[in-house]
Amino acid sequence: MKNYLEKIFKEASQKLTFLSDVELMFEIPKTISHGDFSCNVAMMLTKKLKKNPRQIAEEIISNLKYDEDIIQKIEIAGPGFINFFFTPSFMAKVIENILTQKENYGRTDKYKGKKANVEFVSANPTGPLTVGHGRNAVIGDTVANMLEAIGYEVEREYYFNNAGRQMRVLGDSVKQRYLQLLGKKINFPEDYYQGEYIKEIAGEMVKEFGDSLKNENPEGKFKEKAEGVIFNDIKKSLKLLGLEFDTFSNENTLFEEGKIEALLSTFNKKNLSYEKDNAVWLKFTKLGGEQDKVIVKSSGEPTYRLPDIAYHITKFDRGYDLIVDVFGSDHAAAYPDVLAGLKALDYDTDKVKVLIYQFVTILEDGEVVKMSTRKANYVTLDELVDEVGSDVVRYFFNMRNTSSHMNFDLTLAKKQSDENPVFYLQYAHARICSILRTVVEENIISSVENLNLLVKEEEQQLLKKLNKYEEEILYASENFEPHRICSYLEELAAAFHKFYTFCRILGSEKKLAEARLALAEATKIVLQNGLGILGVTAPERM
RNA sequence: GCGCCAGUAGCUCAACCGGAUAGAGCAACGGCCUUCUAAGCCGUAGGUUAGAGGUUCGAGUCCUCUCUGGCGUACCA
Repeated sequence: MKNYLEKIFKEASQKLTFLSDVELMFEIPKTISHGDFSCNVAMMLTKKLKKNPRQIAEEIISNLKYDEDIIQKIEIAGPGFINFFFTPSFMAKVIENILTQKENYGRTDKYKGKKANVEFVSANPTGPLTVGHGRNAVIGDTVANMLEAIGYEVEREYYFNNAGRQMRVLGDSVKQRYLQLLGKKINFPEDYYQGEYIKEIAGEMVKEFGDSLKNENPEGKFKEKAEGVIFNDIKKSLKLLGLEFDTFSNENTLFEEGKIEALLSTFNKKNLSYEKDNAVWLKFTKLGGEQDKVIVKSSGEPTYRLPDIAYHITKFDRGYDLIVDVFGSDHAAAYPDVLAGLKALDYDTDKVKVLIYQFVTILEDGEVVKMSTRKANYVTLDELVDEVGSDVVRYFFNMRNTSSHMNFDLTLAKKQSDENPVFYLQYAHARICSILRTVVEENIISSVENLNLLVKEEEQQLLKKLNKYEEEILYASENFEPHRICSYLEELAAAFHKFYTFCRILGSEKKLAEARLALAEATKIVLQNGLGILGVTAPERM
């Protein structure tokens, strides 16, 4: 539809040359009476042409040549908007389109042949995933789905740090509990991992090894065992949400493969680093940063920046066209360093999209729950999925703009989950399935022969929403905004529920019933496709 | 102190590079089930878009300042 408008404007611009000087924009107005598409070009041109916008609009319209089977009317409104109204029969063409393309409707090959890597969750294996990690997990997977929908070949990746201090503390936490189980008196430090799972792991080790590990280095078997056990649990939790990764990367491997060492010498060779106070510093000031920062501590251990840069280099080496990192806002200060480091080495950082989402405030019984893995103060993701189901969790985390803080009221989520909008969408789908079951008995078969009969307000509104889907998916995906899909689907479901209430299929005249059934089937497909991208199921019955 | 993100209806949040009368859901109130699922539909009420300036044909959206909240600001990740 938009294409058609662009086409007729292009034709008109041969005569009205000023049209080629501005960017044409067509938007779908909020208010129904403003038509199917609206164009503000006349207002954009007021200054340039020094004319009244309505006058300009008049001139433009009189030079537009269009097919009356496609456009019903064009009018000037308000300060100078040009509003376009399509014919009902043209609007209805979308049904044929959807029924032909089915699960491919809304997908595009715009980015076909391009490869993307989406890195998300990336929680270090120091404890179970919490509700806080849920937002990251859901956003990452949905973004990956969206990129696939617009043609990318997507790799889902999970990266974790298993080389630093954090993991050492984890290993020693297990060791201390192990010694405790063997009857030794210990003084468990406050800043060690307090969770019960540490004791369980220690228990397993007692069973497996007896007391033979009394003198084992905490960074040896203890760390190894803890990492393995915890990671298994993390994978299980992810699976409950329907998440599967293609690749797991970790920090240790980077060391083992000499990537860290190599990077360090590259920085040195390029004169981008220097030694001071026994530590190695990277010249961030030279790279546009505020101050130089340490990349190797005086202890000889790198700070997170070095492996992070090395890790991103491996991603560049793998040849992606797009590299997405999903981070919580606590990392917002860290990624510019990583990008600056990469840029200094001539990597094209425009390929990197860092998606920062704001924190989730968890409320329980009206109180804010501060999550801390260390202090064992958390609500696990498993617990939540168990209580409300994967669909609700995924929808909930998807429905808000990533740049907004969000509140998650656990008490409310558990108790009033029936009021979650996800059920509104699923119900629309289930209703259509129910119609399709009933209609078989009545011998009504959908048909696209008489779609011009769909002229009622509710039918036209539903058609409009269906027409919007492709654009909506493309826009949401290119801008990494999953919540737009939720908003769209809620509008679509609302349009359907109205149609359902006012336009009956059973009992209508045969041709009309067939056309309406086709409309319902098309709606079902779009709901299914949209929910699919969100990772939410489309149930046949509720 | 400085930096990033935010502040929109009682609550949770939308609003497409600045567009027309700022929209949904929940909560509240009033209607609609002999007919394809009432997890639905229709209606009522609810707003100085935190506050003050500025930019322009036009500002919730852009700029400046103030207030409030979240996250950073390490030789933690």
